[in-house]
Amino acid sequence: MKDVAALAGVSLSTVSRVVNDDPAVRADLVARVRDAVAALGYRHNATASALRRADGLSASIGVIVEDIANPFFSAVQRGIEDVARERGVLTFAGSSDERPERERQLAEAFGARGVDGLILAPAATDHSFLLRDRAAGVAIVFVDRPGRFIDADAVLTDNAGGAAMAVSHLVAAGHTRIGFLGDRPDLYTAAERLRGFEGELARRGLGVDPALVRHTLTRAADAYETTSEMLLGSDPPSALFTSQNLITIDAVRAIHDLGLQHRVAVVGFDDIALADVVAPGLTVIAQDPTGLGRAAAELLFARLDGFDGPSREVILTPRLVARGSGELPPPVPAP
Amino acid sequence: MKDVAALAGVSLSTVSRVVNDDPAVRADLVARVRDAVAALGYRHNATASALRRADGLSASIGVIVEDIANPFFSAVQRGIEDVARERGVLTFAGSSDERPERERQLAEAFGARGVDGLILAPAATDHSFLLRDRAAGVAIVFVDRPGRFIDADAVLTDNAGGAAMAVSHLVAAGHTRIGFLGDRPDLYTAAERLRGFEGELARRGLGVDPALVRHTLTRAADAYETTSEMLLGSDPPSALFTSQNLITIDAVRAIHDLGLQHRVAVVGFDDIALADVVAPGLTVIAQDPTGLGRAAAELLFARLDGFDGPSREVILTPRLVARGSGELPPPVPAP
DNA sequence: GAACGTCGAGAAAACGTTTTCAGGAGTGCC
DNA sequence: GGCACTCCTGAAAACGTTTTCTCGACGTTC
Repeated sequence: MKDVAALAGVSLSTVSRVVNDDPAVRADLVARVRDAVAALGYRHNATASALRRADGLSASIGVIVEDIANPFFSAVQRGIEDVARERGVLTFAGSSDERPERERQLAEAFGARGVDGLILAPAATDHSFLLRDRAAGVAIVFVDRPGRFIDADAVLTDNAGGAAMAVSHLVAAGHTRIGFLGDRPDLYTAAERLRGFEGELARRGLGVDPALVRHTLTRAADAYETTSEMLLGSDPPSALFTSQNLITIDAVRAIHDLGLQHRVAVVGFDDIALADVVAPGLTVIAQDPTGLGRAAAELLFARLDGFDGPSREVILTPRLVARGSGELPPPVPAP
Repeated sequence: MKDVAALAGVSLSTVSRVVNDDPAVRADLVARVRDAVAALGYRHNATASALRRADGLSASIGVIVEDIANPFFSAVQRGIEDVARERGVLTFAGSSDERPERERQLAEAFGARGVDGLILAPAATDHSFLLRDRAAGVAIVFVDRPGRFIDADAVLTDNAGGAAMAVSHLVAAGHTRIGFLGDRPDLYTAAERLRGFEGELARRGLGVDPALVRHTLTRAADAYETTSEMLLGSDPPSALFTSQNLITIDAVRAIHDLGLQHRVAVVGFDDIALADVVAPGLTVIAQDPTGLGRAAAELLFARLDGFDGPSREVILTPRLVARGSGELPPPVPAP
């Protein structure tokens, strides 16, 4: 920048003003500076700039999800990126693998990099440690799950409602014994989906058979076996509600391997590639992950733009996509 | 930091040394500083630190892929993140949407943020503009596709080899008329896969019927129609090689909608969720996207660690996963 | 024609660190 | 006891910007 100033024959201040499009600089000087910039191949140093500038904004935000490789979260990330891009804001991405200490480390590292905001799909833990970041001016928004012990903006899917839809749909097809295949029960989304599942069964006057409610501890690794086990057990369910994308994939795989795909009804939470090509087509409760990301980013930028009201919560309603597997009738009872 | 120094009764220098784990500071002072840090809730400012420090490293890298929401690229990103994490390095993520100007903008923005390295799955364009970044000390590695007009480290899958495997597999099952459904032909991977496809057909003494080679311009949007069209045309192929994950998904959907899934053989490039559940199971040439990401990150960090040799290229061999769709025989010719 | 604005540009301080340099307090050796 | 070391600490410069403040030049108004 010094070199640019020298070459253009102006002061550092003027170069800075030109670089920041300050209108209060004479046109001929602007041109001279621009030429010098081009001639020297000067690049603006955003970190030095952020260090000094009045608002201290770095034009970057951090995103922490469970696993960026999970298509659900990568779609969320994409939604965030799209909104951020419009504002020239860059996004850091990190995977917490559902480990609180890792999540905290990431938040810390992002904070040290001076991010303006943080969007996180929080692991199951106390998030009050984020209060310090917020005090430092970092905007915080939760996505997919609310934070705990901290009051902040959040964008969620109506998980319980979605699960209720699934149950309601299966009951309408005649099922009364519906199995639940859930994620780690300490996860907010998993708990909510279970709540919706049980609530809707109760509302319909159907009890919940504890033997038909299973949780996988390591997700895909367990889902296959748990499914097989449940279906091969005595008094198996006639329908299954699988409450997460990776679980659904493995459950469906197990069902097919057992040759039961036309006899056991399935509704999964989250949409999946090829869901309409399997036979029967997979009925799902589809979320809008990109929409979740977009909405979260919008809440975040509203804060950065100065909105200072109470925490806001955006709830997105999932929709049921009927493709066949959820419409299978229960077997006719033996006379 | 000033406050910490004051509270601990030491100088700024000492605080800095403690924060950076400089061993040359007396134990009792370390303790005093640590206490002060805790008491004041001091957070290290990484940007100011990067600005001043001798090596100028920001402990962050940028990743630019076509679309982070594509499971293939999100797996690449995850591989990169895993390696970067071990070194305390954070990753920026950006989607270029295959638009050169957008890719360039992202690279520019990352550069301005002072990233130490850049990993990109390059769009089809001249990448010599990255030379400036490299001159500024930014390590550059290409992944999935090589850069053009710039000599740099790259990690690639053997695309032509994979395509040849697919052809060879289909020919072994008896097919002679094999259709090719390709991505935008200006994409490196698409071109390589076509080259492998044509090369292997030639090697086997089979000609390439131009009518059976199609390229989708906007990928998924076109793939469905192009597939239907080809299969319903006169003299249709008995087998299909679909050369990318999103294309495969839509092609398979079209085949199923036409009820031809047991009559037209298919081999797709890239593995897909549920590929083993569709009937027949989808035979694919599977890449290792996470491995691509890991390898790219390793090349990058080797550079940052001072490796200064000539450009290196890592080629990963894909593997064929036979699941049924690629093993269907051609129809018996009418007598 | 003097007083007063307004406009635009430069000098210099500041942002929060790291690093160089210098020096003071110990220690060991002759 | 003096000298040369080593070890640790602090003062101050530096990193590349932005921003405040000051000031000169130029119009405008009575």
